[in-house]
Amino acid sequence: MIHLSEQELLRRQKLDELKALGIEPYPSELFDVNFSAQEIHDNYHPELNNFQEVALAGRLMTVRVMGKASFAELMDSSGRIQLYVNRDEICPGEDKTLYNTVFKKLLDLGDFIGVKGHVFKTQVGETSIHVKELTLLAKALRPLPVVKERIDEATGEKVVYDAFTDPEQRYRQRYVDMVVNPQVRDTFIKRTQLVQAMRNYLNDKGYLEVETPILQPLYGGAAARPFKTHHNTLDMTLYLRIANELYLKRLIVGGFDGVYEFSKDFRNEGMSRFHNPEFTQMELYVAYKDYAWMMDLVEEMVERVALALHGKTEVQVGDNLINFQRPWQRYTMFEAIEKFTGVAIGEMDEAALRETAKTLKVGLDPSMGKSKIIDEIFGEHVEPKLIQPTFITDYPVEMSPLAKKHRDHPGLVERFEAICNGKEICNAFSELNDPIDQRQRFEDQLELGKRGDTEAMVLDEDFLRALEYGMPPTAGLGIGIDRLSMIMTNSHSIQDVLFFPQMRPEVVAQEKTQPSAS
RNA sequence: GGUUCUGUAGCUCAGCUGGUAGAGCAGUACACUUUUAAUGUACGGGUCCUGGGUUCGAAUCCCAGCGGAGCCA
Repeated sequence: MIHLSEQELLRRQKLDELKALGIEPYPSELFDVNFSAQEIHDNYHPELNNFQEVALAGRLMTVRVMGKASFAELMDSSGRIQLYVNRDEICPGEDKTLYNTVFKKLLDLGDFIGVKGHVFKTQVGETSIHVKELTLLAKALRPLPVVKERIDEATGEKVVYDAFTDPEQRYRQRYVDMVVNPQVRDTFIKRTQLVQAMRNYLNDKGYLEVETPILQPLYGGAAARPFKTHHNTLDMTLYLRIANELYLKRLIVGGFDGVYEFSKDFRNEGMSRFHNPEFTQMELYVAYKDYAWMMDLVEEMVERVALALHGKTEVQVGDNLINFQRPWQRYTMFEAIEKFTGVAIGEMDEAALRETAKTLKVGLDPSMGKSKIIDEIFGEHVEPKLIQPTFITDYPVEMSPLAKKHRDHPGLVERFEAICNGKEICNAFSELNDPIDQRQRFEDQLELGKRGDTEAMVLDEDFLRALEYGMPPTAGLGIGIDRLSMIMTNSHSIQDVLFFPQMRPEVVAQEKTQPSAS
Protein backbone atom coordinates (compact mmCIF):
# COMPACT_ATOMS: atom_id res chain seq x y z
CA MET A 1 0.00 0.00 0.00
CA ILE A 2 1.10 3.54 -0.67
CA HIS A 3 1.40 5.21 2.68
CA LEU A 4 -0.65 8.37 2.94
CA SER A 5 -0.26 10.82 5.74
CA GLU A 6 -3.21 11.99 7.76
CA GLN A 7 -3.28 15.23 5.82
CA GLU A 8 -3.16 13.50 2.46
CA LEU A 9 -6.02 11.21 3.38
CA LEU A 10 -8.04 14.18 4.54
CA ARG A 11 -7.51 16.03 1.28
CA ARG A 12 -8.69 13.02 -0.68
CA GLN A 13 -11.80 12.95 1.50
CA LYS A 14 -12.39 16.61 0.75
CA LEU A 15 -12.10 15.80 -2.93
CA ASP A 16 -15.02 13.40 -2.57
CA GLU A 17 -17.03 15.90 -0.57
CA LEU A 18 -16.51 18.53 -3.25
CA LYS A 19 -17.73 16.12 -5.90
CA ALA A 20 -20.75 15.28 -3.75
CA LEU A 21 -21.57 19.00 -3.73
CA GLY A 22 -21.40 19.01 -7.52
CA ILE A 23 -18.09 20.88 -7.60
CA GLU A 24 -15.55 19.52 -10.07
CA PRO A 25 -12.13 19.66 -8.40
CA TYR A 26 -10.34 19.67 -11.75
CA PRO A 27 -12.58 21.63 -14.11
CA SER A 28 -11.92 21.80 -17.83
CA GLU A 29 -13.15 25.32 -18.57
CA LEU A 30 -10.60 28.06 -18.94
CA PHE A 31 -10.53 30.77 -16.33
CA ASP A 32 -9.96 34.15 -17.92
CA VAL A 33 -7.39 36.06 -15.93
CA ASN A 34 -7.16 39.77 -16.64
CA PHE A 35 -4.52 40.98 -14.19
CA SER A 36 -1.59 39.72 -12.18
CA ALA A 37 -0.89 40.36 -8.53
CA GLN A 38 2.15 42.39 -9.50
CA GLU A 39 0.22 44.62 -11.89
CA ILE A 40 -2.28 45.42 -9.18
CA HIS A 41 0.36 46.15 -6.55
CA ASP A 42 2.21 48.41 -8.97
CA ASN A 43 -0.72 50.36 -10.36
CA TYR A 44 -3.63 50.37 -7.93
CA HIS A 45 -4.52 53.77 -6.49
CA PRO A 46 -7.68 54.07 -4.40
CA GLU A 47 -8.27 57.65 -5.58
CA LEU A 48 -8.32 56.43 -9.19
CA ASN A 49 -10.80 53.75 -8.28
CA ASN A 50 -9.14 51.48 -10.84
CA PHE A 51 -9.08 47.67 -10.98
CA GLN A 52 -12.79 47.42 -10.19
CA GLU A 53 -13.28 44.26 -12.22
CA VAL A 54 -10.39 41.89 -11.82
CA ALA A 55 -10.02 38.18 -12.32
CA LEU A 56 -6.96 36.43 -10.94
CA ALA A 57 -5.92 32.84 -10.54
CA GLY A 58 -3.28 31.12 -8.50
CA ARG A 59 -2.54 29.10 -5.42
CA LEU A 60 -4.13 29.71 -2.06
CA MET A 61 -1.13 30.24 0.24
CA THR A 62 -2.58 31.39 3.55
CA VAL A 63 -6.07 31.63 4.99
CA ARG A 64 -7.13 33.60 8.06
CA VAL A 65 -10.75 32.92 8.88
CA MET A 66 -12.30 35.65 11.04
CA GLY A 67 -15.78 34.21 11.28
CA LYS A 68 -18.10 35.45 8.58
CA ALA A 69 -15.21 37.04 6.71
CA SER A 70 -11.76 35.81 5.90
CA PHE A 71 -8.44 36.91 4.55
CA ALA A 72 -6.39 34.75 2.29
CA GLU A 73 -3.38 35.11 0.07
CA LEU A 74 -3.38 34.16 -3.57
CA MET A 75 -0.05 33.54 -5.28
CA ASP A 76 0.22 33.78 -9.03
CA SER A 77 3.37 33.74 -11.13
CA SER A 78 4.01 37.40 -10.37
CA GLY A 79 3.64 37.27 -6.60
CA ARG A 80 1.08 37.32 -3.84
CA ILE A 81 -2.00 39.40 -3.20
CA GLN A 82 -4.41 39.36 -0.31
CA LEU A 83 -8.02 38.29 -0.78
CA TYR A 84 -10.91 39.48 1.34
CA VAL A 85 -13.66 36.89 1.31
CA ASN A 86 -16.96 37.87 2.89
CA ARG A 87 -19.60 35.21 3.48
CA ASP A 88 -22.58 37.27 2.40
CA GLU A 89 -20.81 38.60 -0.68
CA ILE A 90 -19.85 35.28 -2.17
CA CYS A 91 -23.13 33.75 -0.97
CA PRO A 92 -25.74 36.46 -1.59
CA GLY A 93 -28.70 34.09 -1.11
CA GLU A 94 -29.81 31.87 1.76
CA ASP A 95 -27.37 29.09 0.88
CA LYS A 96 -24.07 29.77 2.58
CA THR A 97 -22.47 26.48 1.54
CA LEU A 98 -19.86 28.05 -0.72
CA TYR A 99 -18.44 30.00 2.20
CA ASN A 100 -19.14 27.79 5.20
CA THR A 101 -18.32 24.48 3.64
CA VAL A 102 -16.37 24.93 0.44
CA PHE A 103 -14.18 27.88 1.34
CA LYS A 104 -13.73 27.25 5.06
CA LYS A 105 -13.60 23.46 5.10
CA LEU A 106 -12.86 21.99 1.72
CA LEU A 107 -10.22 24.33 0.35
CA ASP A 108 -6.64 23.79 1.42
CA LEU A 109 -3.39 25.69 1.18
CA GLY A 110 -1.90 25.00 -2.22
CA ASP A 111 -5.21 24.66 -4.06
CA PHE A 112 -5.55 26.62 -7.28
CA ILE A 113 -8.49 28.97 -7.27
CA GLY A 114 -9.78 31.75 -9.48
CA VAL A 115 -11.33 34.88 -8.02
CA LYS A 116 -13.29 37.79 -9.42
CA GLY A 117 -13.92 41.03 -7.60
CA HIS A 118 -12.60 44.53 -7.11
CA VAL A 119 -9.42 45.89 -5.60
CA PHE A 120 -9.44 47.95 -2.42
CA LYS A 121 -7.22 48.81 0.50
CA THR A 122 -7.94 47.39 3.94
CA GLN A 123 -7.86 49.46 7.11
CA VAL A 124 -4.21 48.60 7.60
CA GLY A 125 -3.47 49.63 4.03
CA GLU A 126 -3.02 46.24 2.43
CA THR A 127 -4.01 46.19 -1.23
CA SER A 128 -6.53 43.38 -1.47
CA ILE A 129 -9.13 41.86 -3.72
CA HIS A 130 -12.68 42.01 -2.46
CA VAL A 131 -13.87 38.65 -3.75
CA LYS A 132 -17.31 38.36 -5.36
CA GLU A 133 -16.83 35.02 -7.07
CA LEU A 134 -14.61 32.15 -6.15
CA THR A 135 -13.88 29.10 -8.30
CA LEU A 136 -11.87 26.01 -7.51
CA LEU A 137 -9.48 25.39 -10.40
CA ALA A 138 -7.42 22.48 -9.12
CA LYS A 139 -7.25 20.70 -5.78
CA ALA A 140 -3.84 19.97 -4.27
CA LEU A 141 -3.65 16.56 -2.60
CA ARG A 142 -0.30 17.04 -0.90
CA PRO A 143 0.38 19.73 1.67
CA LEU A 144 3.10 22.18 0.69
CA PRO A 145 5.76 23.12 3.20
CA VAL A 146 4.44 26.07 5.13
CA VAL A 147 6.81 29.01 5.02
CA LYS A 148 5.82 32.15 6.84
CA GLU A 149 7.27 35.60 6.61
CA ARG A 150 7.09 38.71 8.68
CA ILE A 151 8.56 42.16 8.27
CA ASP A 152 10.62 42.96 11.33
CA GLU A 153 9.37 46.35 12.48
CA ALA A 154 12.67 47.32 14.05
CA THR A 155 14.93 46.55 11.11
CA GLY A 156 12.46 46.52 8.22
CA GLU A 157 14.00 43.20 7.17
CA LYS A 158 12.00 40.24 6.02
CA VAL A 159 12.09 37.42 8.54
CA VAL A 160 11.33 33.95 7.19
CA TYR A 161 10.04 31.18 9.43
CA ASP A 162 10.39 27.48 8.73
CA ALA A 163 12.08 28.05 5.38
CA PHE A 164 12.13 25.03 3.09
CA THR A 165 15.87 24.55 2.90
CA ASP A 166 16.78 20.87 2.72
CA PRO A 167 18.92 20.76 -0.46
CA GLU A 168 17.94 17.20 -1.30
CA GLN A 169 14.23 17.94 -1.26
CA ARG A 170 14.71 21.28 -2.98
CA TYR A 171 16.55 19.66 -5.91
CA ARG A 172 14.43 16.52 -6.14
CA GLN A 173 11.16 18.44 -5.88
CA ARG A 174 12.08 21.66 -7.61
CA TYR A 175 8.38 22.34 -8.20
CA VAL A 176 7.89 22.61 -4.45
CA ASP A 177 11.06 24.64 -4.06
CA MET A 178 9.80 27.19 -6.55
CA VAL A 179 6.36 27.43 -5.03
CA VAL A 180 7.62 28.22 -1.55
CA ASN A 181 10.94 29.91 -2.34
CA PRO A 182 10.20 32.75 -4.75
CA GLN A 183 13.86 33.78 -4.94
CA VAL A 184 14.53 30.48 -6.73
CA ARG A 185 12.33 31.61 -9.57
CA ASP A 186 14.30 34.86 -9.74
CA THR A 187 17.51 32.92 -10.26
CA PHE A 188 16.05 31.02 -13.18
CA ILE A 189 14.50 34.14 -14.67
CA LYS A 190 17.97 35.71 -14.54
CA ARG A 191 19.41 32.68 -16.26
CA THR A 192 16.93 33.07 -19.08
CA GLN A 193 17.65 36.79 -19.29
CA LEU A 194 21.34 35.96 -19.53
CA VAL A 195 20.73 33.66 -22.48
CA GLN A 196 18.50 36.23 -24.10
CA ALA A 197 21.06 38.99 -23.65
CA MET A 198 23.67 36.84 -25.35
CA ARG A 199 21.31 35.82 -28.11
CA ASN A 200 20.32 39.43 -28.76
CA TYR A 201 23.95 40.45 -28.86
CA LEU A 202 24.85 37.72 -31.34
CA ASN A 203 21.79 38.29 -33.49
CA ASP A 204 22.56 42.01 -33.62
CA LYS A 205 25.95 41.07 -35.02
CA GLY A 206 24.23 39.05 -37.72
CA TYR A 207 25.29 35.58 -36.63
CA LEU A 208 23.03 32.66 -37.33
CA GLU A 209 21.65 30.50 -34.52
CA VAL A 210 21.76 26.87 -35.62
CA GLU A 211 21.14 23.37 -34.32
CA THR A 212 23.57 20.49 -34.72
CA PRO A 213 23.37 16.83 -33.70
CA ILE A 214 23.28 15.81 -30.08
CA LEU A 215 23.59 12.15 -31.06
CA GLN A 216 26.94 11.80 -32.75
CA PRO A 217 28.67 8.75 -34.24
CA LEU A 218 31.96 10.15 -32.95
CA TYR A 219 32.36 12.55 -30.07
CA GLY A 220 34.73 15.44 -30.45
CA GLY A 221 35.52 19.05 -29.78
CA ALA A 222 36.62 18.68 -26.19
CA ALA A 223 38.66 16.51 -23.86
CA ALA A 224 36.05 14.50 -22.00
CA ARG A 225 34.52 11.07 -21.63
CA PRO A 226 31.21 10.67 -23.43
CA PHE A 227 27.91 9.00 -22.72
CA LYS A 228 27.40 6.10 -25.07
CA THR A 229 24.11 4.90 -26.44
CA HIS A 230 22.82 2.71 -29.20
CA HIS A 231 20.58 3.23 -32.20
CA ASN A 232 18.46 0.17 -32.86
CA THR A 233 17.50 0.64 -36.49
CA LEU A 234 21.01 1.50 -37.62
CA ASP A 235 22.45 -0.92 -35.06
CA MET A 236 25.21 1.49 -34.24
CA THR A 237 26.86 3.16 -31.28
CA LEU A 238 26.06 6.80 -30.84
CA TYR A 239 27.51 9.25 -28.35
CA LEU A 240 25.85 12.20 -26.68
CA ARG A 241 27.84 15.22 -27.71
CA ILE A 242 30.54 16.54 -25.40
CA ALA A 243 30.78 19.67 -27.58
CA ASN A 244 29.44 20.81 -30.91
CA GLU A 245 32.63 22.42 -32.16
CA LEU A 246 33.34 20.08 -35.07
CA TYR A 247 29.83 20.43 -36.46
CA LEU A 248 29.79 24.20 -36.25
CA LYS A 249 33.12 24.33 -38.05
CA ARG A 250 31.64 22.17 -40.79
CA LEU A 251 29.05 24.92 -41.17
CA ILE A 252 31.83 27.48 -41.57
CA VAL A 253 33.27 25.23 -44.29
CA GLY A 254 29.80 25.24 -45.82
CA GLY A 255 29.85 28.99 -46.20
CA PHE A 256 28.28 30.59 -43.14
CA ASP A 257 30.32 33.49 -41.78
CA GLY A 258 29.03 33.35 -38.24
CA VAL A 259 27.15 30.55 -36.50
CA TYR A 260 26.31 29.90 -32.88
CA GLU A 261 24.40 27.37 -30.85
CA PHE A 262 23.27 27.14 -27.27
CA SER A 263 23.86 23.48 -26.72
CA LYS A 264 23.27 20.95 -24.00
CA ASP A 265 26.47 18.93 -23.81
CA PHE A 266 27.06 15.74 -21.89
CA ARG A 267 30.21 14.60 -20.12
CA ASN A 268 30.48 11.33 -18.30
CA GLU A 269 32.61 12.58 -15.45
CA GLY A 270 32.61 13.39 -11.78
CA MET A 271 30.03 15.66 -10.24
CA SER A 272 30.75 18.61 -8.03
CA ARG A 273 29.32 22.01 -7.34
CA PHE A 274 30.80 23.04 -10.68
CA HIS A 275 29.97 19.93 -12.70
CA ASN A 276 26.70 18.38 -13.78
CA PRO A 277 26.74 15.53 -16.33
CA GLU A 278 24.65 17.63 -18.69
CA PHE A 279 25.35 21.31 -18.98
CA THR A 280 24.94 24.16 -21.40
CA GLN A 281 27.48 25.89 -23.55
CA MET A 282 27.18 28.55 -26.17
CA GLU A 283 29.58 27.97 -29.01
CA LEU A 284 30.27 30.63 -31.61
CA TYR A 285 32.37 30.48 -34.78
CA VAL A 286 33.11 33.52 -36.90
CA ALA A 287 34.99 33.36 -40.19
CA TYR A 288 37.95 35.61 -41.03
CA LYS A 289 38.55 36.48 -37.36
CA ASP A 290 41.19 35.44 -34.85
CA TYR A 291 41.39 34.86 -31.12
CA ALA A 292 42.39 38.44 -30.30
CA TRP A 293 39.22 39.63 -31.98
CA MET A 294 37.25 37.04 -30.05
CA MET A 295 38.60 38.31 -26.75
CA ASP A 296 37.16 41.72 -27.49
CA LEU A 297 33.83 40.11 -28.32
CA VAL A 298 33.72 38.12 -25.08
CA GLU A 299 34.50 41.21 -23.01
CA GLU A 300 31.77 43.16 -24.71
CA MET A 301 29.20 40.38 -24.61
CA VAL A 302 29.70 39.48 -20.95
CA GLU A 303 29.74 43.13 -19.96
CA ARG A 304 26.38 43.47 -21.70
CA VAL A 305 25.05 40.44 -19.88
CA ALA A 306 26.01 42.00 -16.54
CA LEU A 307 24.33 45.23 -17.56
CA ALA A 308 21.21 43.43 -18.75
CA LEU A 309 20.86 41.54 -15.46
CA HIS A 310 22.07 44.06 -12.94
CA GLY A 311 22.05 47.41 -14.66
CA LYS A 312 25.74 47.76 -13.85
CA THR A 313 28.98 45.95 -14.55
CA GLU A 314 29.62 45.01 -10.93
CA VAL A 315 28.24 41.78 -9.56
CA GLN A 316 28.50 40.53 -5.99
CA VAL A 317 29.56 36.88 -5.91
CA GLY A 318 30.01 35.50 -2.42
CA ASP A 319 32.55 37.76 -0.76
CA ASN A 320 33.85 39.08 -4.06
CA LEU A 321 32.64 42.09 -5.97
CA ILE A 322 33.37 41.26 -9.56
CA ASN A 323 33.55 43.97 -12.17
CA PHE A 324 32.99 42.99 -15.78
CA GLN A 325 33.79 46.40 -17.16
CA ARG A 326 36.08 46.30 -20.19
CA PRO A 327 38.97 45.86 -20.64
CA TRP A 328 39.85 42.75 -18.62
CA GLN A 329 43.30 41.79 -17.43
CA ARG A 330 45.25 39.65 -19.93
CA TYR A 331 48.16 37.29 -19.22
CA THR A 332 49.75 34.59 -21.28
CA MET A 333 49.63 31.24 -19.53
CA PHE A 334 53.37 31.30 -18.83
CA GLU A 335 53.18 34.87 -17.51
CA ALA A 336 50.33 33.91 -15.23
CA ILE A 337 52.15 30.87 -13.84
CA GLU A 338 55.28 32.92 -13.30
CA LYS A 339 53.30 35.69 -11.63
CA PHE A 340 51.63 33.36 -9.15
CA THR A 341 54.37 30.77 -8.56
CA GLY A 342 57.55 32.66 -9.42
CA VAL A 343 58.59 29.86 -11.75
CA ALA A 344 59.23 30.45 -15.44
CA ILE A 345 58.24 27.23 -17.16
CA GLY A 346 58.35 28.46 -20.75
CA GLU A 347 61.51 26.62 -21.73
CA MET A 348 61.11 23.49 -19.61
CA ASP A 349 60.97 19.93 -20.93
CA GLU A 350 58.72 17.28 -19.44
CA ALA A 351 61.24 16.14 -16.84
CA ALA A 352 61.84 19.67 -15.59
CA LEU A 353 58.10 20.26 -15.49
CA ARG A 354 57.56 17.15 -13.41
CA GLU A 355 60.23 18.37 -11.01
CA THR A 356 58.59 21.80 -10.81
CA ALA A 357 55.19 20.27 -10.18
CA LYS A 358 56.66 18.27 -7.34
CA THR A 359 58.17 21.40 -5.76
CA LEU A 360 54.83 23.15 -6.12
CA LYS A 361 53.07 20.15 -4.52
CA VAL A 362 50.97 19.43 -7.58
CA GLY A 363 49.84 15.82 -7.81
CA LEU A 364 50.63 14.05 -11.07
CA ASP A 365 50.21 10.63 -12.56
CA PRO A 366 52.41 8.96 -15.18
CA SER A 367 49.88 9.22 -18.01
CA MET A 368 50.15 13.00 -17.96
CA GLY A 369 51.95 14.64 -20.84
CA LYS A 370 53.76 17.97 -20.76
CA SER A 371 50.66 20.03 -21.41
CA LYS A 372 48.63 18.20 -18.80
CA ILE A 373 51.28 18.94 -16.19
CA ILE A 374 51.18 22.63 -17.08
CA ASP A 375 47.42 22.50 -16.87
CA GLU A 376 47.63 20.98 -13.39
CA ILE A 377 50.07 23.64 -12.18
CA PHE A 378 47.84 26.33 -13.59
CA GLY A 379 44.72 24.82 -12.11
CA GLU A 380 46.32 24.47 -8.71
CA HIS A 381 48.21 27.73 -8.33
CA VAL A 382 46.77 30.29 -10.70
CA GLU A 383 43.14 29.70 -11.57
CA PRO A 384 41.74 29.93 -8.02
CA LYS A 385 43.45 33.29 -7.56
CA LEU A 386 41.89 34.91 -10.60
CA ILE A 387 38.79 36.54 -9.19
CA GLN A 388 38.25 39.49 -11.51
CA PRO A 389 37.62 38.47 -15.13
CA THR A 390 40.98 37.67 -16.66
CA PHE A 391 42.06 36.33 -20.03
CA ILE A 392 44.74 33.67 -20.09
CA THR A 393 46.25 33.29 -23.56
CA ASP A 394 48.68 31.16 -25.54
CA TYR A 395 48.42 27.59 -24.34
CA PRO A 396 50.79 24.73 -25.11
CA VAL A 397 49.96 23.06 -28.39
CA GLU A 398 49.53 19.58 -26.86
CA MET A 399 46.57 20.60 -24.74
CA SER A 400 44.75 22.32 -27.59
CA PRO A 401 44.46 19.95 -30.56
CA LEU A 402 41.88 22.06 -32.36
CA ALA A 403 43.62 25.42 -32.06
CA LYS A 404 45.88 27.07 -34.60
CA LYS A 405 49.59 27.26 -33.90
CA HIS A 406 50.71 30.57 -32.51
CA ARG A 407 51.83 33.03 -35.20
CA ASP A 408 54.91 34.07 -33.15
CA HIS A 409 55.66 31.39 -30.54
CA PRO A 410 56.45 27.83 -31.57
CA GLY A 411 54.95 25.21 -29.27
CA LEU A 412 51.99 27.40 -28.37
CA VAL A 413 48.56 27.89 -29.85
CA GLU A 414 46.36 30.92 -30.28
CA ARG A 415 43.96 30.13 -27.50
CA PHE A 416 42.47 31.93 -24.54
CA GLU A 417 40.27 31.20 -21.59
CA ALA A 418 38.45 33.74 -19.50
CA ILE A 419 38.71 33.02 -15.78
CA CYS A 420 36.37 34.61 -13.30
CA ASN A 421 35.83 33.98 -9.60
CA GLY A 422 38.54 31.33 -9.78
CA LYS A 423 36.89 29.29 -12.53
CA GLU A 424 37.04 29.04 -16.29
CA ILE A 425 34.01 30.56 -17.97
CA CYS A 426 35.03 30.29 -21.61
CA ASN A 427 37.53 28.77 -23.99
CA ALA A 428 38.36 30.07 -27.44
CA PHE A 429 40.90 29.88 -30.21
CA SER A 430 41.94 30.86 -33.63
CA GLU A 431 40.61 27.63 -35.12
CA LEU A 432 43.00 25.22 -36.71
CA ASN A 433 42.12 25.12 -40.40
CA ASP A 434 45.22 23.39 -41.75
CA PRO A 435 43.94 19.88 -42.48
CA ILE A 436 47.37 18.29 -42.46
CA ASP A 437 48.26 19.81 -39.11
CA GLN A 438 44.83 18.82 -37.79
CA ARG A 439 45.37 15.20 -38.83
CA GLN A 440 48.71 15.21 -37.02
CA ARG A 441 47.11 16.64 -33.87
CA PHE A 442 44.45 13.96 -33.90
CA GLU A 443 47.16 11.34 -34.22
CA ASP A 444 48.99 12.84 -31.25
CA GLN A 445 45.74 12.54 -29.33
CA LEU A 446 45.48 8.88 -30.24
CA GLU A 447 48.94 8.43 -28.75
CA LEU A 448 47.79 10.08 -25.52
CA GLY A 449 44.80 7.78 -25.54
CA LYS A 450 47.09 4.77 -25.80
CA ARG A 451 49.05 6.16 -22.84
CA GLY A 452 45.87 5.94 -20.80
CA ASP A 453 44.35 9.39 -21.15
CA THR A 454 40.64 8.60 -21.16
CA GLU A 455 39.82 12.15 -22.22
CA ALA A 456 41.96 12.11 -25.36
CA MET A 457 40.16 13.04 -28.57
CA VAL A 458 39.24 10.59 -31.27
CA LEU A 459 40.05 11.05 -34.94
CA ASP A 460 37.16 12.30 -37.02
CA GLU A 461 37.77 11.53 -40.70
CA ASP A 462 34.69 13.35 -41.90
CA PHE A 463 35.76 16.49 -40.08
CA LEU A 464 39.20 16.23 -41.70
CA ARG A 465 37.55 15.78 -45.08
CA ALA A 466 35.60 18.98 -44.47
CA LEU A 467 38.80 20.83 -43.57
CA GLU A 468 40.45 19.52 -46.72
CA TYR A 469 37.76 21.27 -48.76
CA GLY A 470 38.97 24.42 -47.06
CA MET A 471 37.87 26.32 -43.96
CA PRO A 472 38.49 30.06 -43.81
CA PRO A 473 40.48 31.41 -40.88
CA THR A 474 37.97 31.33 -38.05
CA ALA A 475 37.71 32.38 -34.44
CA GLY A 476 35.78 30.02 -32.18
CA LEU A 477 34.38 30.32 -28.67
CA GLY A 478 32.71 28.10 -26.12
CA ILE A 479 31.23 29.81 -23.09
CA GLY A 480 29.76 27.95 -20.13
CA ILE A 481 26.24 29.12 -19.51
CA ASP A 482 25.90 27.37 -16.16
CA ARG A 483 29.14 28.80 -14.78
CA LEU A 484 28.26 32.25 -16.03
CA SER A 485 24.79 31.91 -14.53
CA MET A 486 26.31 30.95 -11.19
CA ILE A 487 28.39 34.10 -11.21
CA MET A 488 25.60 36.34 -12.42
CA THR A 489 23.13 35.02 -9.84
CA ASN A 490 25.58 34.62 -6.95
CA SER A 491 24.88 30.88 -6.77
CA HIS A 492 27.27 28.67 -4.87
CA SER A 493 26.45 25.45 -6.71
CA ILE A 494 25.63 24.54 -10.28
CA GLN A 495 22.60 22.79 -8.83
CA ASP A 496 21.16 26.18 -8.01
CA VAL A 497 21.14 27.27 -11.66
CA LEU A 498 19.78 23.98 -13.05
CA PHE A 499 16.08 23.32 -12.63
CA PHE A 500 16.64 19.60 -12.29
CA PRO A 501 20.23 18.81 -11.31
CA GLN A 502 21.31 15.21 -11.67
CA MET A 503 20.73 13.18 -8.51
CA ARG A 504 21.03 9.57 -7.52
CA PRO A 505 17.72 7.81 -8.01
CA GLU A 506 15.37 8.37 -5.17
CA VAL A 507 14.08 5.36 -3.27
CA VAL A 508 10.40 6.04 -3.79
CA ALA A 509 8.00 4.50 -1.33
CA GLN A 510 6.02 1.97 -3.29
CA GLU A 511 3.84 -0.99 -2.72
CA LYS A 512 5.81 -3.83 -1.26
CA THR A 513 5.21 -6.69 -3.63
CA GLN A 514 6.76 -10.04 -2.92
CA PRO A 515 8.94 -10.94 -5.87
CA SER A 516 7.53 -14.21 -7.19
CA ALA A 517 9.75 -17.14 -6.44
CA SER A 518 11.69 -17.97 -9.54
C1' G B 1 37.60 7.58 -4.36
C1' G B 2 39.01 9.82 0.86
C1' U B 3 37.07 12.61 4.91
C1' U B 4 33.63 15.52 8.06
C1' C B 5 28.60 16.60 8.89
C1' U B 6 23.62 14.92 8.22
C1' G B 7 18.66 11.78 7.87
C1' U B 8 12.98 12.15 13.91
C1' A B 9 5.24 14.42 12.27
C1' G B 10 3.27 17.55 5.86
C1' C B 11 7.49 21.64 6.96
C1' U B 12 11.43 23.65 10.40
C1' C B 13 13.69 21.45 14.38
C1' A B 14 14.52 19.57 19.85
C1' G B 15 15.23 14.89 22.12
C1' C B 16 21.01 14.76 28.00
C1' U B 17 25.20 9.68 30.73
C1' G B 18 20.24 4.20 26.67
C1' G B 19 13.98 3.70 29.76
C1' U B 20 8.95 2.82 22.89
C1' A B 21 9.06 10.39 21.23
C1' G B 22 8.30 16.47 21.86
C1' A B 23 7.75 21.97 20.19
C1' G B 24 6.34 25.71 16.58
C1' C B 25 3.95 26.03 12.02
C1' A B 26 0.54 23.06 9.09
C1' G B 27 -4.13 19.73 10.06
C1' U B 28 -9.16 18.77 12.69
C1' A B 29 -13.30 20.96 15.89
C1' C B 30 -15.50 25.37 18.01
C1' A B 31 -15.54 30.94 18.39
C1' C B 32 -14.63 35.45 15.75
C1' U B 33 -17.33 40.49 9.45
C1' U B 34 -10.68 44.61 7.97
C1' U B 35 -6.76 40.38 9.55
C1' U B 36 -1.72 39.65 7.97
C1' A B 37 3.74 34.75 11.51
C1' A B 38 -4.25 36.71 12.92
C1' U B 39 -6.03 35.17 17.85
C1' G B 40 -8.26 31.90 21.78
C1' U B 41 -9.63 26.83 23.52
C1' A B 42 -9.48 21.65 22.63
C1' C B 43 -7.94 17.46 19.73
C1' G B 44 -5.51 14.21 16.23
C1' G B 45 -1.02 13.03 13.60
C1' G B 46 5.39 9.03 13.80
C1' U B 47 8.47 2.65 9.36
C1' C B 48 12.77 8.02 14.65
C1' C B 49 16.45 6.37 6.55
C1' U B 50 17.28 0.67 6.10
C1' G B 51 19.39 -3.94 8.00
C1' G B 52 22.16 -6.27 11.65
C1' G B 53 24.58 -6.17 16.67
C1' U B 54 25.22 -4.92 22.08
C1' U B 55 21.51 -4.62 26.04
C1' C B 56 16.35 -6.58 30.43
C1' G B 57 15.51 -2.26 27.22
C1' A B 58 18.03 1.52 21.34
C1' A B 59 15.78 7.60 18.03
C1' U B 60 20.14 7.48 21.32
C1' C B 61 25.78 3.06 21.60
C1' C B 62 28.48 -0.27 17.70
C1' C B 63 28.82 -2.33 12.52
C1' A B 64 27.18 -2.34 7.50
C1' G B 65 24.29 -0.16 3.76
C1' C B 66 21.28 3.81 1.31
C1' G B 67 20.27 9.14 0.45
C1' G B 68 22.00 14.29 0.92
C1' A B 69 25.60 18.43 1.92
C1' G B 70 30.58 20.35 2.67
C1' C B 71 35.84 19.80 2.11
C1' C B 72 39.88 17.11 -0.32
C1' A B 73 41.94 14.16 -4.62
